[in-house]
Amino acid sequence: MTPRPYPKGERKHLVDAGRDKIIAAASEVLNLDDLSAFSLDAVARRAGVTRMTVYNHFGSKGVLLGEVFDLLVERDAFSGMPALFEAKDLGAALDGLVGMLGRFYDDNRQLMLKMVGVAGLDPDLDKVLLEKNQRRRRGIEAILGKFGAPKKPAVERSELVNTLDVLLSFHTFNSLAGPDRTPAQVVPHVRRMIRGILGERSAPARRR
Amino acid sequence: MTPRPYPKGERKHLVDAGRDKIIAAASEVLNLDDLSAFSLDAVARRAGVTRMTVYNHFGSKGVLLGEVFDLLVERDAFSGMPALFEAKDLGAALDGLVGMLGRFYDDNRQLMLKMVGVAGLDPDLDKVLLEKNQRRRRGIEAILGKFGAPKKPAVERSELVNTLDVLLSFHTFNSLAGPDRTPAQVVPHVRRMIRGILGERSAPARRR
DNA sequence: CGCTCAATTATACACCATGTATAATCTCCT
DNA sequence: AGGAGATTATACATGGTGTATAATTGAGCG
Repeated sequence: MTPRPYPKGERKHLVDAGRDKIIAAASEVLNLDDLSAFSLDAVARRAGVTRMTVYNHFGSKGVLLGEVFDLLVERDAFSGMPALFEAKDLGAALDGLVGMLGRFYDDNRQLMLKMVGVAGLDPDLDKVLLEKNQRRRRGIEAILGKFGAPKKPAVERSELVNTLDVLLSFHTFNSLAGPDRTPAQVVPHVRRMIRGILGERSAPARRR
Repeated sequence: MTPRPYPKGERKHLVDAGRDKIIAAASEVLNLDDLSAFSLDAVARRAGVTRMTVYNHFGSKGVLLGEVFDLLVERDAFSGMPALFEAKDLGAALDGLVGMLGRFYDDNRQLMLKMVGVAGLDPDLDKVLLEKNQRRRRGIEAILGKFGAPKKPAVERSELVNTLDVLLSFHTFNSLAGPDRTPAQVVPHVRRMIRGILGERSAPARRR
């Protein structure tokens, strides 16, 4: 290794702050309604930084988007995960998960649409997204492990996980919502779908 | 109207043939594994035509993709629709629909991914896709109308349609399949999910 | 056959985005 | 103050979309 004058000094914090500012700016630009507004130039301008700085931190558009998604998923989408383990039963825990994700998809609908879009054209980002989507799967498995499988063991465990994973994906919320509703508004619908899958017939109690 | 020397002569057929050739070429390029291989230049070259000709027929990339999707949906995805009405009951008809769509998604997986991608960034194409996806919804409604709603009327009709629509979407097949399976291979899985929603407990008979 | 006119082509151009390269400048840290 | 890393300014190559325009081809008609 070459000698480093500022191995882990205070400077690193400033640099990291710049990094975060860029990621935040990227999130904001991605969440704009204007579909064609996303470019590294727009991101750099909003971050108060040169386009070159963006390239210095991340090496490409795909990597930047990957990091944005990474941060968002970990910090926003699944931040309420620990609380779900306090739920009284499996149904309640899954209801909580649906609500969490519904809110996240709602806050980031435009961003998610563009993320999926770019991933469809950029192999690098595509791999990152696939990886990050494992996060959701692991969450489902953890909940199922904690509260036990449903009474009806007709469906195999792994298939149940697959099913829940699809029902909890962004695409489910997005297409259920369509152009006129918001993802958050279809949360009750998704909850009913999941109850249907689990074999519980009707919702037990009122739940906001 | 200005006078037209070749109002509806034989020539029009040749022109339309050229149009079709371009659409076919676009489908082929879209179905290549190489994610970044799609450009109007590549389409034109594969069609044995100049890029200008593409712009003469369609006015933009978005419009071309819209027409590609239109043709594919009408000619390939739903061509087997009439046969479904000969099914012996609702479950069988929906099984048939699942099979039809599974095969279509399988044949056009790369294309669908890129289509969704571009639509996420191009507002024009996005509108076209939304419109074309109504085709699936109408198919579901027609089948439900012909065979009657399931015995269990616990869920409302429109919500049932929404649910089936999501389960039959490309995204469902694509994410259930993941990187290792094909959309066609998850057809049985989707059929079980739908039976679960309809309230029928287990598959009635063997079905290929 | 030869003319006409639509369609296609050839060519050039403007614009914008990604990504690379390089030298100059800034600024924190020692 | 000085050194080194981070940022900037600037230029450039590449590749895609979309527009404009003149030249060329070829089917259909008299």
